[in-house]
Parts: sequence; structure tokens; C-alpha cells
Amino acid sequence: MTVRTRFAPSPTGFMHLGGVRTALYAYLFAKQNNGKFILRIEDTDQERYVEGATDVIYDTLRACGLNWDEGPDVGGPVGPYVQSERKDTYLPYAKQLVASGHAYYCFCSKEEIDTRRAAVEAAGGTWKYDKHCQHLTQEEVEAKLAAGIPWTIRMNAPTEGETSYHDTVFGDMTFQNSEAMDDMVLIKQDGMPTYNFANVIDDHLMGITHVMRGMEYLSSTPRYNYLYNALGWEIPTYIHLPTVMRDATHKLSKRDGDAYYSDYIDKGYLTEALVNYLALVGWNPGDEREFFTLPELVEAFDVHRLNKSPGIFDVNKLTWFNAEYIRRMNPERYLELATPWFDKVLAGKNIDYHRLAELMQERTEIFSQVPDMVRFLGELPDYDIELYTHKKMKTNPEVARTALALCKPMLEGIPEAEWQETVIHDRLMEAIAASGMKNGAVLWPLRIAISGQASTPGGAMEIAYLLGKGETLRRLADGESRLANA
RNA sequence: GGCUCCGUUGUCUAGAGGCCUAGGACGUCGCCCUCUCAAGGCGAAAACACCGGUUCGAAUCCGGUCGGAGCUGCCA
Repeated sequence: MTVRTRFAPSPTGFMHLGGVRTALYAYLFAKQNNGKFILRIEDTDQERYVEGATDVIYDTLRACGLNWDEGPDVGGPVGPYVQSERKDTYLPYAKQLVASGHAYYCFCSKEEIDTRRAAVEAAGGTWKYDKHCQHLTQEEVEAKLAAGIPWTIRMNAPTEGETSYHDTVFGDMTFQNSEAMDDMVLIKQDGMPTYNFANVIDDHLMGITHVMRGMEYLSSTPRYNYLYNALGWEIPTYIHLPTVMRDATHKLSKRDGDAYYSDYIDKGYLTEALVNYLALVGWNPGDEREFFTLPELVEAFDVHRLNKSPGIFDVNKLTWFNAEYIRRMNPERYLELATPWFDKVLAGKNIDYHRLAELMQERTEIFSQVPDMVRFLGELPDYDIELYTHKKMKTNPEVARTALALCKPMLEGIPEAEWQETVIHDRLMEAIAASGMKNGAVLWPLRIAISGQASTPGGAMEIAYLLGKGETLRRLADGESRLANA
């Protein structure tokens, strides 16, 4: 039997990280079994339709490398792969269930149900559809249908007995039918199937062998099994996944701007790092490896090592992964990725991006931090002369005046054409040695004068080089006047 | 409320009765290196939710308690 898994998102316009992880696991499982990974769009809720939303799904999945073997755009033998385009395939099955007594037409309006629900709940009870329409005779049903009264088709749920099934992650599950079952709507008034129904029909028609989805479906699975059985179909293997949380009590949410794939990409996280990290929330390889490429994940993934408990998405750890990926990438790629971020604050400043990139690569955790880290190169920040005081460097404004006075003529003496780091370094070190001052006592003030900030990516010599002779000297003079006025 | 699931350091986790004086990673803290920051090196603090039971022996098995989550939609 060929393994077939699917990822079946509804097009909301965003890809939730939990969804990305579900897709990832479904992809990994299919691939490691030489199976097929299918993409199906579940857009049965017309009211939630969002223009362009499927492109978000395509783009995200592709960026993550989760290429589907069958799907809306690539086609396949069991299409179409968009539920709204399959609208006509569901009703016949619903009618078949009506004929066999597993479902029935319901003519209750939402208002009528709301009224009855409110009454039950006011009395302290738990509402469940009351099978009001189940007792309609065939003649009554046909009369109402003929009269054009809006209808839905509901599952005729059993009220006794129990349903058991096995889940790969959570083990054996048993539910009392009286509690887990209810007469859920199969076909809505607008003629569309509900998720609950379409999911079962499509998974079967598309030959899905392993259903991977969030654990929120754990308690509705008995209802799906009832449908599979009623239709005489084989029940797939269930692999329910633990939830990805923001913290112990909240799921990742749109509101906090931390739930979507795009939230992270926009902040300058790398897709590879995100995928790598996500794979590890809820699963581990059983050894101490942490870094995985997608092919390595395909190799290492094991559904039996999936965790049951919800996992909190830790941005700290993600950031660490991201920083590691950045450090490990080749310098050319770093330069390419960092350039747009450099440009935000350095465009037109004639800075050697190549050298800047070398200095920044090991200091970058996420790209969105880059502009703030290099802004000072474009414009000297206003700063307090207290920065010249540093106990460990044995410097203060007084020492700084001497240090700058030492550096200035020396730097002025370097010809424009020889303004290179090695030259600057050698001249500076000679001058410092000759003066008898400590390295830090000279270099700290120099760096403060030309950068205007306490910490910088690189030291005084690197910064002087990046700034160029003219700008370095200009800032040096600025520092001297600040110190003189103090 | 009912049903279901979950419960090892702040976080992700290893752990399937003795290998655990509970291991790894992120984060945190300290030291070293050093012209700052970062990186790197070294080190530290930090957990079996609680209470009972089973057993010679429990993080691991059982029961209860507590805590959290999910479901309880003509959303998915």
C-alpha cells in the first residue's frame, strides 16, 4: 500500500505555524515511505473566503520545500483538489446516508435551533441537536423539499454504545457515543458540505492512508469513524499532533503577531531555521542532533517519537537556530541577504558592504536587527561624553583627549589611497606603542568618537576603514570639540 | 458543566522499574579571551505538579487531587 498523506488547510490568507508544522510532518512521513504528499484546499466556508489566500499557502509550502505531489495547481488523478470545485461530489454520499438511515434531512432554521438551545442551556443542560427532524416521514420530507424550505442534512448519530479507535500518538481512545456523537450537519443550507463531512469523503476518495492533523480533532474522530463505517469505507490511520502554543495557556495567535509564517519571515528569520526549529517542537530524533536539512528530516523523522504534550513555541530557541544558520551560511549569501537591510540606513553612503557583511555575519541573529546595528555608519549619533569613561579600559574624557590627539595626526598622515585596515592597524599600534599608553585607553576613545556608541560590530580600526578617511577625521574632530566643551 | 487529552529545570526535550548523585539544547548567571559588542572556551544555578499505593527498589506502574489545554458551531 502506498502511503498517501495530505495537508488540507483552509485559505484564510495566512499560514499558521502550527499548520506549517503539520504540513511538514505529513510531508516527512509520506516521503520517508516513498509515498505521496497531497495538498487539498478546504474552502467550504464561503463566508471566510479570502482573495489570494491559496497563493499564500502555495508560496509558504514551496518556500519550506514541502512540494506536493498532487494538488490544485499540479493536478493529479483524484482531483479537483479544491473542495469548492468538488461541491457536487458530496451530496450523493449524503443522500446515500439518508437512504441507509445514517442521516436525515433537517428543516430547522438557525433561529429555531438557537431558541431551543437557549432554553436547554438556561435550564442548565448541555445542548445537542434534538433530532427534531429525524422523525419526519418521507412524505413530510418530500413536501417540505417541494415547498422549497431550506434544508440541511444531518448525521443520525447513535445515542448508545461506544466507539474506540487507535491513534498513533495518543494510543487507544474510547468514547461513549452518547457523549461524543451528535447529529452534526453534513450538508449546509448553501449546499456546501461541512468540514466534518467533506474531510471524510475527500480523504477516502483521495486514498489518504494516514491522517495527520491537530489533536483538537481527537474527540470528533468517533463521528468521522461512524461516517466511514456507514459508507463501508476503511478507516485511515490517525496521527494526531499536539498543539503548538505561545505559552502554557494560549495558542499562537494572530493578535500577538506571532502566529504566522510571514510574521517571522518579515522579521528576517530564515525559512530553513524556522522549519528546522518547528520540526523539533513535538518531536525529537532520539539522539542529540539538532540541525537538520529537509532531506535529513525525511530520514530521521519517526511518528513514534512524536510527543503528546503541547509544545510552547520558544522564539529564543528559534532565534538561536536562526543565528546559527546565518553563521554557517557562506559569506556571499549573507551579503546578498543583508544588503537590503544595509540599504535601509546606508543607501548612498559608499560603505564597503563586503567588509561590513564579514563583520556582521556572526553578529546577526535575525536580519531585522541589522539596520539598528549599522545605522551609526551612515550618521554619527548624538552621544554623551560619558561614553568616553570606561573603567576597565582606563579611560575618561581626560584620557580621551590625549588619545584622540594621538590618533588624529597619525590618521591624517595615511594617504587616501592607502586607507586600508592593515595600514590603519599597523600605524595605530605603532603610535600607541610609542606613546606608552594602553591599547584600550586609545582605541576605546577612538571608537567612541567615530561611532558614537558603546558597542559596535567591529573595533575602531574596522570602523575607521568602513567610514573612510574623510568621515573618520570629521568624526574625530567632532569628538574633540565635544570633549573640549565639556 | 460534560467528555477527551496533557503534566521532567523559565522553554524544547532524553528517560519505557534499578544504568538517574535525572542527560542534552536554548535562555540566564559567572570567569577567560578581547579596543566595545558578538563569536569562541570554561564553569554554575535550574526540573520529575501533589498525595497515596504496588515493589526489595518508581520520574517510569496504579488510584486520587490539583493545574493546563481541546471539543461541546450550518468554523476548520
